Amino acid sequence: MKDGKETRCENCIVRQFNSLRAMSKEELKKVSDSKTTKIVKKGEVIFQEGEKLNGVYCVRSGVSKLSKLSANGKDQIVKLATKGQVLGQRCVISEEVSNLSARAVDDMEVCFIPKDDVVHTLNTNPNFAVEVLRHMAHDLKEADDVIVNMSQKTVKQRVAEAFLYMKNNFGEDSEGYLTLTLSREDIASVVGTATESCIRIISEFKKKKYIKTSGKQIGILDERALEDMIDS
Amino acid sequence: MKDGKETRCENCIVRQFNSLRAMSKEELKKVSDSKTTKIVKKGEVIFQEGEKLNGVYCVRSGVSKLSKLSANGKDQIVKLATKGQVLGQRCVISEEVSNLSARAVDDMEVCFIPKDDVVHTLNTNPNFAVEVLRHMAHDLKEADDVIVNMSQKTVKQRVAEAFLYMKNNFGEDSEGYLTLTLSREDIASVVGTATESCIRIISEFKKKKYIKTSGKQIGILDERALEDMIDS
DNA sequence: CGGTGTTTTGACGTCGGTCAATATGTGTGG
DNA sequence: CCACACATATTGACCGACGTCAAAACACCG
Repeated sequence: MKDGKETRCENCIVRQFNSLRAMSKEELKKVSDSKTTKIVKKGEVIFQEGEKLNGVYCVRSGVSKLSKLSANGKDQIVKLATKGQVLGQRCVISEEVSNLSARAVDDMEVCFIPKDDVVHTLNTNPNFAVEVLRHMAHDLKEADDVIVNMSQKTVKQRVAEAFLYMKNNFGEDSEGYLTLTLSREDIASVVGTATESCIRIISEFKKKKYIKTSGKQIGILDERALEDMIDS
Repeated sequence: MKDGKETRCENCIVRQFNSLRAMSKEELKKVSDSKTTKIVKKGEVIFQEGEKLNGVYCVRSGVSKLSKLSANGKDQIVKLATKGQVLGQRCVISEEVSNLSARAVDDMEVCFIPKDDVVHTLNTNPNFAVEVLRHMAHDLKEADDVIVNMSQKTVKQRVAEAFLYMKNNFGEDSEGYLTLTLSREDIASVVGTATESCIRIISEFKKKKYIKTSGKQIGILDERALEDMIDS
C-alpha cells in the first residue's frame, strides 16, 4: 500500500489545496512513509466527539460532515469537508479531545497522518506552522459568519444559502443537479432547523421554480432569486 | 511613554495570558520598542469591520466587544475580549481586512503592536507560531460551541448561558453583582435576539428570583436554576 | 409482498420579533 | 438645582415563523 505513484504524498494533487504544501521534500517523504490510506464507506464514522486523535485525516476524495451533538439530542453540522481538507488539526494542536464528530456523506478515501509527524514539523518548520495558521484563521472567519447567520437570518434564508454554498463548493452535474446530495435531515442539520421545516421550504422553493428536485437530488433553477432572498 | 517599568512588555503581567509569552527576550524587547499604548474610552471604536489592520491590539485593561454587522442591520457580538487577549491576529495572519469590529465596553488600555514584528516572529520562532496556533484552535472550538447554541437553544437558555459566562469570565463584586455591566441592547446582541425579548426574559428571571437587578447591574442569585435551564 | 426508512403534508401551539406607548434614567446648559 | 432633551429600560398587544405531533405517500430491499 506504500508504493505506487499516486499514494505518495509528494505526488498527491490534493496536497496543493491544504497546508501540507508548505512542507519540505524531506518532511513530506517522512509523512508519506508513516501515513496510511483508508477507505471510509458512506455513513461510516471517521472519528467521534470526545475521542482523542492520534493524528489528522487528509481527505483525498468524498465528502465528510463535521457535526456536534447538542444538549437536546440533535446533531448540528458545523462544516462540510471535501478533497484537500485536513480533519482533526485542532485536536492535535491543542492536545484535547475532539469537539466534533466526522462522518462520511459519500464513500471516501482519507489518509491518516500520525500526530508526531505533524507536531514535529510544526515545531521546526515555521512556514508550515504559518500555513496552518492561515487556514485556521480562515476557518475562524467562516465560523464567525455562520454565527451571525444562525442568529440573524430566517430559516428560509439559511436554506437558500445552504443551496448556493453546495453549488459553489461542490458543483452541479450536466443536468443541473447538485453534485453533493444530502438527505433532508442533513440539510436541516446544516441549516439548524427541524427536518419538516426544511422540507416545507424546499417545497415552497420548488413551487416558485427556484429549484427542481428528483428524488433526493436538488437542482438550482433561479440562483438570482435565492441570492436576493438572502440579504433580507 | 516608552519608559517606566510597567510599559515594557518584558514586565507586563498581561503577557502571561496570551501567546506573547512564547516570545524570546530579544523579540519582546523589539516589540516593546515599537509598540504604542493607547487609551480607549468607553464606546469608542478600536477598529472597524472592513478595515485593514497594520498590527494587533493587546488588551491591558477593560473589555472590548467584537461584533459583526448582519445583512438586516443588527450587530451580533461574537466575542468579548478582556485583559490579555490579542485582537486582530486573524487579519494580520491572513492579510485580509477585518471581518469584525472592536469597540470598548469599558474604558480600556490597549497596546498596539505593529504587524511586521508579529509576522517576523511568526516566521522565525516556531514556538511562537505554535502558541498562536493553540490559541486560535481554542477560539475555533468555542466558535463551534456558539454555533450549536445559536441554532439549537432557545433565547431563554442563551440568556441564562450569557449570565453564567459573564460571571465566570469577569466575576462579581462584593454585593454579588456582575463586574461586567452590559446594556440590555448589548446583552441582546450577545444572545442574538431582539432587545425587548431579552428584557422580558430578564424580568422573568427576576420574578423567579434567579437574578437581581439594580439599574443596569445584574446579580446572579440562583446559579443552579440557570444551569439546569441550559441543558434543555 | 410486508417491513423499514425517508419524504411530504396537515394542524396546532408557542416562541420570539415588531410596533407603539410609557417609564426611568442621564446628561446638558441655564 | 431645575428643566429640558435624549437615551435607555420596561411593558403591552399583535402576528408570523417555526417546532412538534401525527398521519399519509413513497421509496427501497430482502
